[in-house]
Amino acid sequence: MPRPREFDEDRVVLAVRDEFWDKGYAATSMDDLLRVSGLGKGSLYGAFGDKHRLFLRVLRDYDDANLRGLRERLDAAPRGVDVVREFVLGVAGDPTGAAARRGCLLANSTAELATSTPDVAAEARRSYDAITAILTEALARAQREGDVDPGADPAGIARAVLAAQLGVMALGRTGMDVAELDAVARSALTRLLPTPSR
Amino acid sequence: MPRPREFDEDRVVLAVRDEFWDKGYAATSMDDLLRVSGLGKGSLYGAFGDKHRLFLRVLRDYDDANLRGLRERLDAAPRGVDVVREFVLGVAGDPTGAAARRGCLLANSTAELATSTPDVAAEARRSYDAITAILTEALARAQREGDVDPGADPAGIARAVLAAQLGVMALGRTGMDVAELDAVARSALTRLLPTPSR
DNA sequence: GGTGTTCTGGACGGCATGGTCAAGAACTCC
DNA sequence: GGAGTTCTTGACCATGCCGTCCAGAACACC
Repeated sequence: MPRPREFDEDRVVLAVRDEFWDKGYAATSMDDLLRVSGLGKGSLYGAFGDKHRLFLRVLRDYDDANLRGLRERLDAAPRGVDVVREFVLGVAGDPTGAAARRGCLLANSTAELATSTPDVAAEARRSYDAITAILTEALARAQREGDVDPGADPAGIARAVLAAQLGVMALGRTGMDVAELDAVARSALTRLLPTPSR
Repeated sequence: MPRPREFDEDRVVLAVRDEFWDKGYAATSMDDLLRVSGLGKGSLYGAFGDKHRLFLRVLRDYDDANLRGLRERLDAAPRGVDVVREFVLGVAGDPTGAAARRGCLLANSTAELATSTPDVAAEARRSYDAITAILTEALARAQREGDVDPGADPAGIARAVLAAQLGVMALGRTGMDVAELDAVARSALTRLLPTPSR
């Protein structure tokens, strides 16, 4: 009996996400969000609550999608080590450098907001823990597949790989040349994932 | 002949820096800055220009101080490799975790502003290039001192070390337990700086 | 077609924002 | 002590901000 919604919730979340991603949380105004979403104030507030709650919703959806993607890539990958390598190399994957300059919404948000907004820090921990778990699984598989030194600790490598990826991402955000960024990623990977001598 | 200033410029820059550091650029209001600096509007604007110019001044001073510190540590260090290790381990150096949660002003600012503010991205490139140069020098020295594989490329390791440090810092900002953060840093270092087999 | 429910769009309010400006104060040099 | 210069204080402005609210619209069910 109620009047049905005229907008698709997921579409709105994506549009709003891009705005937050490009401008940062504090620099994004509600007017910006209304513009990119195409909604009126009543609709946006009614469906998502205030700016802070909307942002958290956007962030959670973003993280969940990323985690799902990583998991799917691992399940589909012929070799576990490929997923790990792609996880780091992907940062410099866009030859135009636009993706590298944009960085990761979660990483950007954590850097901007972690001090003042515990919710965001907690979300980041949750997400990074989950990524570490998947990477650990990938590395354990890589050991069985003979691509990683079987004597190493997969969880230890996983954390180092995650740190390396975050670091490459931070460098990418400075606008560093993509070729150079790719070199940084490869340099880190070469040392973090030494091929077992066979 | 002119009336002398009643404030110390460097003290103001430091006070303002802490405010930007804790709240981020956009979330810091001019009123905040007036409060922590103790200045009136006319004085602050007269001495530093608007918010954006003041911020850039703060960021440059911060970077310069960091670079000077790194350089001095290298000049004073008994072994080149110690500087490199400390560069990464220092992120988890404060046992309370407060420093790790706070992160680095430059890294935080780059994540928040790089897209919208080319000045900040350029400053970050300048700073990271300079850090890479010092780390490269430290690693070359470490090779001569027998602490790093002489066959490796110092510049390549330096970039990977910088990425690892930035990554550990990003994780520290999430509020990750300090002991765990320290473990990540050590895990990365162990693999990036293998002791030469002698 | 009437009724109850939710959705929509925008008007509105109150406040915080960044930045300007002017009037007077503090100092040095002559 | 007068003149010239810069510094200080805070009033002031225009705008932008977030969030509330309400009158009307759109639907499902009876």
